[in-house]
Amino acid sequence: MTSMSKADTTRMNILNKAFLLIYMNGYQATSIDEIIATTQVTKGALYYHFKNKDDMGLSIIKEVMYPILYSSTIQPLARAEKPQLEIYKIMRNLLNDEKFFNVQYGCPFVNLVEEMAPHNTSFSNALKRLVVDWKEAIECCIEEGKKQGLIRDNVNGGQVAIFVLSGYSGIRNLGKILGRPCYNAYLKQLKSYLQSLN
Amino acid sequence: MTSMSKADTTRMNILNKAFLLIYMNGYQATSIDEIIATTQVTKGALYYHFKNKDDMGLSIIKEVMYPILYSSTIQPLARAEKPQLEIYKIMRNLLNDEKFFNVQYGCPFVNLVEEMAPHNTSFSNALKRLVVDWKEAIECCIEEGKKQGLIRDNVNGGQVAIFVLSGYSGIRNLGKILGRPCYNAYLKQLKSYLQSLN
DNA sequence: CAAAAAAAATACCGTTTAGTATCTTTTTTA
DNA sequence: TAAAAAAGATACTAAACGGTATTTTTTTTG
Repeated sequence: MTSMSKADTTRMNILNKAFLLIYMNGYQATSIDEIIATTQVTKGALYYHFKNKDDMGLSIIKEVMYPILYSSTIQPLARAEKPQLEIYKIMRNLLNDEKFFNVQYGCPFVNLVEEMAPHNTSFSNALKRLVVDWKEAIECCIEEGKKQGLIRDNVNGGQVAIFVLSGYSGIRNLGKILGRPCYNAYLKQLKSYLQSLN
Repeated sequence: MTSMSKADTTRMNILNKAFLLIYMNGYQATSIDEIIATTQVTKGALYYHFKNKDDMGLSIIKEVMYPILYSSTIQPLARAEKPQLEIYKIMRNLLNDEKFFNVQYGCPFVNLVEEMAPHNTSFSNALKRLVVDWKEAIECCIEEGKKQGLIRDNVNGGQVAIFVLSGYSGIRNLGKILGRPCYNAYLKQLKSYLQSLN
């Protein structure tokens, strides 16, 4: 049990609460005033811990988002025995997760890519790390499946990774309009797509 | 050749230019002041034509976005002979379109869903019409293919439509981070997925 | 052409925004 | 425990925001 200083607690409090606000309202639409109101942290304290809003946003990506993504997707992929099944299960678990995600607000990573990547290189670079790591984890998983004879040799792991990621990211978008039912339709077709790889 | 009144020209000018600005910067990040600066239309004129910013935004969805979507996706789907090929071609054309879309900024529909659907019911409803119409066009196309024996009987058209749409919407998101190359990876897997339906 | 209506121009308002300067309190360190 | 450094509180700024009230110009209509 590592003890956290009061300062670290304040910092983490800001990061976690701001993460939620940004998830629900978007980065640019979440004001500093809103963040200090919900965290009960004063503006002086916030600007002591972060030099500006973007610095805080980047810290959220690195210290809040990345760990969530890592433990829920990259880690399970690394020790997958049946690649297709594992990929399917991860997506299913992700879509059914009610702790960090919900249907209305979609996925925090996807949201941030959508909003910030086109015009903010710092955000874009930070987010790219997440995407690339996730992509490579899927790719490795597929290649491993090929070695084990579970997946056809002529399957391109990189392509599959992109296709799977695009499906996930897209169903999060579609879910905002069509609601939860479309998650199930997506998952069924994902399963049959993955099965078609063997 | 229908002649447009000066007022209609002003209105259309606002709608088209604002569409582009919103596409590139997001709806909330595009200010009224920015719109009147690029359109060379005064604030008085803008607020004569639209009662507020949201009214203008909804008009853009209905009068600019819907026609683009309709002519580039729904119309071609209605007269498709080979469903799978037509769906593939539409996606390929859409992703290669340089008139209304580009890789950096993604897809204007997807962007707007992402940003506005979660917390604005007017926008959500207007966008839902586009999504549902597109989804049903794909679904009909698949069902027609089943009748013609080009697609397996046990394929669920509605599920396929959702899966295809999620892929499109998602690759637009991924493209913002990974650039154009991922479009090609996506298209290849889309093709093999569609082929697996027969 | 003249009156009426539509369209557009101008100046402004109240609020919110990210960020800062300054001061006070708390914690750490010698 | 006293000095130094870290952390937090308070009050403020200048710019940008969506929107409005009012006036002027243009177009339509009798």
